[in-house]
Amino acid sequence: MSTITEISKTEFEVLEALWQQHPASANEIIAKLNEKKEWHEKTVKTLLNRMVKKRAIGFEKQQRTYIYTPLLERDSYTLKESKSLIERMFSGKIAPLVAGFAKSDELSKQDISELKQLIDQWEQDNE
Amino acid sequence: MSTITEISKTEFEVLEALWQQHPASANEIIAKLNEKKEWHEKTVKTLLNRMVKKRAIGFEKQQRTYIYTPLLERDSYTLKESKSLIERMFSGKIAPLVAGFAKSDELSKQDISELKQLIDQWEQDNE
DNA sequence: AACCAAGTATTACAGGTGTAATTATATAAA
DNA sequence: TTTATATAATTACACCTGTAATACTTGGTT
Repeated sequence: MSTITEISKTEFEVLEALWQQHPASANEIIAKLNEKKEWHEKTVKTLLNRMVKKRAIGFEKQQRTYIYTPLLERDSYTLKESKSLIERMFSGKIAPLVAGFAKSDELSKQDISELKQLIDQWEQDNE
Repeated sequence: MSTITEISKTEFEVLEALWQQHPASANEIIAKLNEKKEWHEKTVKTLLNRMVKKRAIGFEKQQRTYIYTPLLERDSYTLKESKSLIERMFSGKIAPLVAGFAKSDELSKQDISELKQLIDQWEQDNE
């Protein structure tokens, strides 16, 4: 069961809503999505269906309606995608990505302080 | 001329070869690509063609052959893609991405020292 | 001048994607 | 029980992708 789950960008948005609140019915997911932007009901249903087929989400029948749950962990999925991008565009090294942000002034004082904290933590954990 | 250049993953690989050495003929690009892995000549030609149409690369006719040049800057393209991913999966904040790496032990001593250096530099530049 | 080979351009073709509309199904209402 | 309705399943459809094969052009060779 190698589950090489490829999720498209729009599918990810739908899955995101589900991660934020689950289990959830299609209508609940649609409601959640519509807080942000307009989503056509049919479109969301299609995407849910496709993700079920891809085994990215599962469902449990409750009478006539399906109650969905993510089968994919958000953290591992985002990590996988991040690693993939960093591999493809920065030879697997994370610093060049951050350097790009720095170079084009995309880093805020806040970002820097968060990064510093992460580093401190890392050093503590790895003495 | 808004040039909303969308490049696919394989197209990016070809463009990468061109960034590394340009201007270059199709054959030179193919040769370069083949250093890494097997590429079918026809496939590469197709991708070059598609990128010309997308205006990601340009060419100059030299007799029968085309000499290609990137029309896209590597840095701005990778920055755009990085920002897009970080926007989509981490609400635009870079630290959570790095945190994900840290959490799953994807950071090396080297990565950390590079990041520290970037931060120092940033602080120097932004007093 | 006719032909060949090296290049480029066009066509192919099965998935995937974004975006829905249509159809089938089953439950609740009449 | 027939019907209306809410759900889910199937179908649509144009464009993108990965991966080539085939066709067309033209400069170089005989």
